[in-house]
Amino acid sequence: MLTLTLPDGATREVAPGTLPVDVVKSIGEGLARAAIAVAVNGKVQDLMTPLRDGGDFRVLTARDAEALDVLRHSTAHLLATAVRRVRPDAKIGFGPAIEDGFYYDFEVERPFTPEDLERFEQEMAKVVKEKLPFVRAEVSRREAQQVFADDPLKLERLSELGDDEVISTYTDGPFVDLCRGPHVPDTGYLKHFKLLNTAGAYWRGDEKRQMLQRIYGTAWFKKEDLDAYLHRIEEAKKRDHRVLGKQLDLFMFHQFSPGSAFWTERGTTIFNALVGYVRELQREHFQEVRTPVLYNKGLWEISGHWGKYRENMFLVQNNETGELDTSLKPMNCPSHYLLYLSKKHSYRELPLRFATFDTLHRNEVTGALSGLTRVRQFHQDDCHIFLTEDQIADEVRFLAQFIVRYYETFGLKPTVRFATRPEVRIGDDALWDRAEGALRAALEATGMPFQMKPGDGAFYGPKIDFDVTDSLGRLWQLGTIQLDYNAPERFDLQYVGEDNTMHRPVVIHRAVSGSFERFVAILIEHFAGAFPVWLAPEQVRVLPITDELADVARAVVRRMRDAGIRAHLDDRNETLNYRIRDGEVMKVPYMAVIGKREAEGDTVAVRARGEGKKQEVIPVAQFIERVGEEAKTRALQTAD
RNA sequence: GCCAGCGUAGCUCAGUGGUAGAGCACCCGAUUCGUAAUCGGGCGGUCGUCGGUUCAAUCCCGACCGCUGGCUCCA
Repeated sequence: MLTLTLPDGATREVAPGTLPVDVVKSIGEGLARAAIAVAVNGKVQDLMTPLRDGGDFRVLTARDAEALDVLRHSTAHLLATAVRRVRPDAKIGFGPAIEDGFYYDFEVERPFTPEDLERFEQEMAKVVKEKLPFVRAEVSRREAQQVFADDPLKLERLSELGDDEVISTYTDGPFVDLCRGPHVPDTGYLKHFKLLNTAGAYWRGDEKRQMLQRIYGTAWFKKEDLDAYLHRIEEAKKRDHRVLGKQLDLFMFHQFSPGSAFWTERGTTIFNALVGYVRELQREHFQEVRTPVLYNKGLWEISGHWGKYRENMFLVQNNETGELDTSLKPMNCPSHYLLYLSKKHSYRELPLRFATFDTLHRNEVTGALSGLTRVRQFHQDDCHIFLTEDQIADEVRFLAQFIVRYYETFGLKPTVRFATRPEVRIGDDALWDRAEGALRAALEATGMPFQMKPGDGAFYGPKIDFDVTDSLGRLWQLGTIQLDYNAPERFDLQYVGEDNTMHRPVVIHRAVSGSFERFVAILIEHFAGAFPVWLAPEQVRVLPITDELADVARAVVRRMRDAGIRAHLDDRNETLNYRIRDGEVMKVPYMAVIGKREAEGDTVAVRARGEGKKQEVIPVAQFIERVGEEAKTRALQTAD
C-alpha cells in the first residue's frame, strides 16, 4: 500500500496503481471537478497516471502555477492536433510550455502563413468542443518506433531515451505524441488560448540542422486572464522604446547606417545626462582616457580576438597593402593595455582605473539588430582596472556598490549572477581555478545574494553580471565585473612591487550601463517615456495663455535657462487645451502656465506631468528653485 | 546568417492591374482662449530600390536594401 499525506496532514492508504482521479474524488466531488493534476512529492502528474509512490499529495487546480504549465503544454498538443488535421503532412517536433504560453515546432514543406494560423485556431476550437480525453500509454521502444514511424524528429528523440526510461505517449483523438506529460484530463479544459505568431526555429536549436516552423501561443484558465495578458502585450508595445523614441523625438535609424542610432537634440540631452552622471560618480577614483578607434590586426592577434571574433569586427582596408588588416575597435580593453604599457607602474598606483566612453563597433549579423537594444555602434561606460591579487576583494566590493548605487538612482533592481568558465576559452585550467576562486570569494564578501550562471563567463575570465528586467519582461545584462588573468599575460603587463621586482597585475573589466544605447532603451521602457526631471530633455514648458503674455513668458523662460533649467516657450497660436495636451503627450515633467494673474504676481501656475487636477500657483523664483533641486538630486518622483 | 511577415505623405494607416486617399503634423487665415485636440483653407507621395511580365505595374513575379517577430549569435 502507498501512504498519501494531504496538505492538511490527513493520510490515505491506496494500492499502487490507483488513479489519482479516484483519490481526488474520495476527497471531494467539488475538488474533483476543479482538479487539473496532482503533485506527488512536488512532482506534477496527471489524474489518469497510476500512482507509483506515496508521499505528500497535493491536488492542483487552476489556482496553482504548476497547473498553468500543464494547461499550456496540453494546449500545445491541442495545436498539434489541429495542425495535423489541416496539414496532415506536418511532422512534429517539440511542443513545450514556456513563460506565458507554449509553442510547437513542425516540419512542413510550405511554411505557415498568418491565414494558416487562423485556420488552426478555428480547428482548435472544434477539438475543444469534442472534449477528447488525453490518454496516457506506456509503451515499449519498439511500439513507439512503430507509432512514430512517419515522424523522424520523434524517432530521433526516441533514440536518445535511455533503456531505463519510461516511454509514454499521449493520445487525444487522432493525435498521438511522444510525451512525458502531464496533461489536463481532456481537450474541453482548453478554452482560453490564442495563437500569436509563427517563427522559424532550428531543430534542436542547431543552425546546422533543418529549420522548423514554430507556432507561439498563449493559454490561460480564465478569459479575464487571457484578455489581461493580451492587453499587457498591447501596453508593452506602447512603451516600446522604438515607438516612444519616435513619439518623443529622441532618436532614429536610417537604412544607410543600419544598427547605428541617430540621436536628435532631445535624445542627445538624455544621452549626455547619463554620461555626465557616470563622469560625476567617477570623478574621484577614476582616470578618464580616450584611445583610437582604428587598429592594426597585430593588436587583435595579441588579444586573441583576431581568431575568434574577426567576423564580428568591421574590417578596414589598408590602402598600402590592399589587405583588410585593420579594424574598428569592438572593445576598449586592448587599447587600455597599450596605454598602461606606455609607462612603468608602481604598486603605489594600484588599483589604477582607466575609464572611457569611446565609440565601439561590432558587426552584428543583420537578423540580430533591434532598435537601440542590439546595435552595431555603441558607447560603453567602460573601465579597466589594474590591481594586485590582494586588492581583488576590496575592488569588487567597491565596484559592486558603485553599480548598485547607480541603478538605484533609476529605481532599477538588479539580479546578481556569477558566471563561470565557458567551453571555448583561453588560459589553462589552473588560471581559471584561481580567477573563479578569487572572484567568487570577493563576491561572497560583499554579502550580496547572487545566482550562478555556469559556463557564461567571458572567454578570458569569470564575471559577475548585474541583470535587470524591463517592462516587457526581458532580462538585460547591464553591468559587469570581469576578472581577467589572461590579458596581463598576453600583454605582459607589469608593475614594480614593494620589493623592487616586477609583478604581474590582474585586470578587472567593468561596465555599469552596459551600452548607453541599450540603457536608454531600457530607461525609456522603464519610465514609459516619463523621465525624471534630471533626464527629461525638456524639463519645463512655459505656456502663456494669450499672446499679450508671450513676453512675460519669454522672460520667465530666460530666467529658468539662466538657472540651468531646460525650459521651452510654447506660444504657438493654439488653444491652451491643445498646448497642454501636447506637453502631456511629450511627457514634459512640468508645464508652467502664465495668465494675467500670474503675470501680475510674478508667479506661474504649475502643472506637474500626469497631475492635471492638482495645479498650484507659486512664485517663479520658488518654482525655479524646486526644479533645480529636483534635477540636482536626481529625484525619481516629481514633488507634489 | 536562417524562416516568416512587412515597406504607400514627416507620423499612424486605408486602397486599387488603368500613374493614389484619410487623420494627425506642417504652412496660411480667422480665433486670444484658465489646464488633455477651435474653425476654415493650403502644401505635401517617381507607393523602399533595381529588373521582369503586361497595351498598361504602387498592385503580379524575381533580386537586392531595410524593418518587425522568432531561431542562431552576442568578446
